[in-house]
Amino acid sequence: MKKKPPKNYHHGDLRGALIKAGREILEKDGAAALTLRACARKAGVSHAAPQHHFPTAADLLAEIAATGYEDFHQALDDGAAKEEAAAAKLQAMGRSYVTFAKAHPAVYKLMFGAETPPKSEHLQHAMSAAWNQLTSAVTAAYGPDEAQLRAVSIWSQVHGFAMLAINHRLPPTLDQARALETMTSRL
Amino acid sequence: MKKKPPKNYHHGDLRGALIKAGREILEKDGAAALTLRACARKAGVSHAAPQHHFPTAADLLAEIAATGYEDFHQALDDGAAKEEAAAAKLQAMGRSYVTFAKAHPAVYKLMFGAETPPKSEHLQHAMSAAWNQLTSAVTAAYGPDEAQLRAVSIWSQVHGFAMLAINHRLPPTLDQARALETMTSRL
DNA sequence: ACAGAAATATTGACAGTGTCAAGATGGCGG
DNA sequence: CCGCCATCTTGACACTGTCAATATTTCTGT
Repeated sequence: MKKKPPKNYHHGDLRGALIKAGREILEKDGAAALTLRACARKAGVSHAAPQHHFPTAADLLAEIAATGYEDFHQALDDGAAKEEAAAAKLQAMGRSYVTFAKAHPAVYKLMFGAETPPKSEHLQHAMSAAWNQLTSAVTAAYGPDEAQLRAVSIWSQVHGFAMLAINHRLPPTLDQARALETMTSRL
Repeated sequence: MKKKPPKNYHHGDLRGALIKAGREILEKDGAAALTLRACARKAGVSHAAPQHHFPTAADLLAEIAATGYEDFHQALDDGAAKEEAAAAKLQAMGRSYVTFAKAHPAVYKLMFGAETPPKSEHLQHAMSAAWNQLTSAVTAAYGPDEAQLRAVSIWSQVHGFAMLAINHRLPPTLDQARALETMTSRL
């Protein structure tokens, strides 16, 4: 009725609607509210309808995480685009990284934390895309030698900081903005 | 029957037994199997018995996480004790940190990841103890100025690496041992 | 064009979960 | 010795994910 892009029968695009619904639930009410039946309700279908699009609940979670990676990738690109020099681009990516994680904590945790071993093709692709993005930035800033090691080191530090901040594991007395600034300035 | 240390009525020490059971379930079968009723079964009581010791399931999780912090603290101490110089102690702590996380991934994720905002007194204390442990090591190695910032930076890096490794978010081609070695050598 | 096949959705059921409300059971202090 | 209160059990409720059977819609071959 509305449109006929790929292949949709009864609902129109239930698969996409479920992912979108899940994403919204996750952003608004947190991971605890992200349930298969809640997604189905929000999409206006019965509780077993998702079965045909996602064999198990984890498959839907993986797909939601994949969309998170896409937004994440975009956020990092946008951050880097504001700078000219390669080193400055890398630092801007670090700032955007933490900003994204703090703005979308539930999505970020799902992307990196949950039981989402790369089952989904889509997820795996999105993950390696983000990884290549960082490695490219490191190579541009510091040259190709030991780029992987350097990228792992940087990612670990920024990821760790974001995780600790999100989960309230940083000391309350810490000035997080200043800490992030000094950390990124030494990337 | 067995012993009468603090205060126990029917069971003997149900509170402690539940924590212990939960810890064992977590280590053996993972976070998905860690359920209130499973702990009760393992402790040999009915499904609603935990209610009187832990108002909600999250409270039991918090207490299990707290025991994790204690073991964690001990592991870091043991690692540092093998070295003499302050800088070497700090690096050894980093290695022990990742070793612990890889050896007890479910417990580690519960400690740092889960929905465990410092509700429990016990948990909060265990967390700040671990934190002080690191800050002390940093101060011993590099002096007191900017110790907090330096400690945050180090913790972020090691924590991030451990998390990425545990959740299989590191590139498969990476030599994790070598990466950890180079990272710790530059702490 | 039209019947059969395939894809999609609904309904109902099952086992499992956390939590609550009542009752049973036991130890402790008066 | 008795009552009281902390502790446990039993039973129920509203959820959850998953499955099987059924219904409905779309697609496809002839």
